[in-house]
Amino acid sequence: MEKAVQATSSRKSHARQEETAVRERLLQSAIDIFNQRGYAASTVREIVEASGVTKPVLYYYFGSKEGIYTEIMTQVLEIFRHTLAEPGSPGADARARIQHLCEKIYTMAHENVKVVRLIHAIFYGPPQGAPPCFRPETFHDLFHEAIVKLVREGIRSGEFSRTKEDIMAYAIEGVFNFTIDLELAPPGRSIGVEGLRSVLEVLFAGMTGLARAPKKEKET
Amino acid sequence: MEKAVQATSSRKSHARQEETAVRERLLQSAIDIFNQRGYAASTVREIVEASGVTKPVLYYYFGSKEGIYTEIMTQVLEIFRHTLAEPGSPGADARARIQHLCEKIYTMAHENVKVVRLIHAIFYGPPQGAPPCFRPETFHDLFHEAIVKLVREGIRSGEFSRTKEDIMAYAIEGVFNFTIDLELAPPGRSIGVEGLRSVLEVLFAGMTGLARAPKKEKET
DNA sequence: GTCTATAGCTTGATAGAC
DNA sequence: GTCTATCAAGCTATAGAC
Repeated sequence: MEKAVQATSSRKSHARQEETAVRERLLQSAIDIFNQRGYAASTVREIVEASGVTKPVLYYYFGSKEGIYTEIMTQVLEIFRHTLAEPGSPGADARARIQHLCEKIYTMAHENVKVVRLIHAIFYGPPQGAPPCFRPETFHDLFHEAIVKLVREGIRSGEFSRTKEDIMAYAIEGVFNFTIDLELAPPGRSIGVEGLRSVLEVLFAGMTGLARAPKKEKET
Repeated sequence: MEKAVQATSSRKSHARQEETAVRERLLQSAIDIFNQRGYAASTVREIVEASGVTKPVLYYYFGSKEGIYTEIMTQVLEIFRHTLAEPGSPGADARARIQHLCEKIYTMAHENVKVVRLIHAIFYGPPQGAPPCFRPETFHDLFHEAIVKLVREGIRSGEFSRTKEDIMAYAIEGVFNFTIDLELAPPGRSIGVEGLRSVLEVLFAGMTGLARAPKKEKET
């Protein structure tokens, strides 16, 4: 692209825009490579080549391989926090609110599979020499908190049975986590949002105090 | 230890025994290191130092870094297959048999956390440049098959509702997988066999056609 | 800001003595 | 079989020109 053309066109000049464009391209390439090879096996060389720039550019923007990795994780943790914090239709019953939260997070994960795989690998897998600075457990524990809170509300309102709230939370988290896991697994295994919804329904039918059969009007 | 003492003592001589001892030590160290660092970040140097031998010894026995890795995976897949193949109390109801199978595999996983972490990392995570030769999906798919088969039996016998069998299988797998996941996660999160049992009970209460509460008395 | 070129290591793997 | 010594290849990171 031309460099010195219309020096006063936009607010902060052309240069500033290209600068962040390069930064963004580097981040995206890094996500791709880390996703394909894992942190340890990824090389700076691969990342910069995929971005169409050279090594010093990466070091200029992020300081190190660790630096660009940490930047990715920090950004996505921010998004995750924000999504969790959104209010989830305070009128509805606990059941619906749990469904809604799970589907919301699922969608977010589905749209960012690459980063999710990275987080998953760091949380459950060996540290690979990746910088643990940003505490990957945050994702898991924040979600756990949110679910427990909703389950507790469901118990208080009499919607769920008085069985240990932990157990019910674990069941929900389990079903949810597995849906995400299938997204990360070798292709052809994903069950999608519909699958997640169905499985949660089956689970709820056992959690409600009445233990009623699935709502479908299908009498024997 | 003494080397030439009682040259004709055991069947195959002292040398043969030490040979396999070294091999075994190398395998164990490799599991440890792979577990700590992941495949890509683990170095041959670390492995041999942990075994108290030198590099050529490893190359003598396993040919390469890939070689020792493949050996580990092959061995554990054999154990897994064998465990799955064991007959699971054919008299009991599907519910009890599922419980039993899950607890059996859980125990096996619990006793081999290090290898489980490796498999998990390869299956859900980035390939890290690890040899995909042994097809890690095997573990996942074999377990899936086993569960679906049991669920199907439960439906046939009228024990489970006629809801899509896939959905119920997914729920079980989800709960089970999550229990394993928690075993791999940073410490202090495991829920143990008792946790697994409780969560499965909650799940079943929603799967049984009658939607009855967990029964304590065992029928034979 | 972005390049070329290279320093300085570490890695997986091997040769050859014993 | 196991050692010491060493290899070529690959890596991260930087210096210095522009």
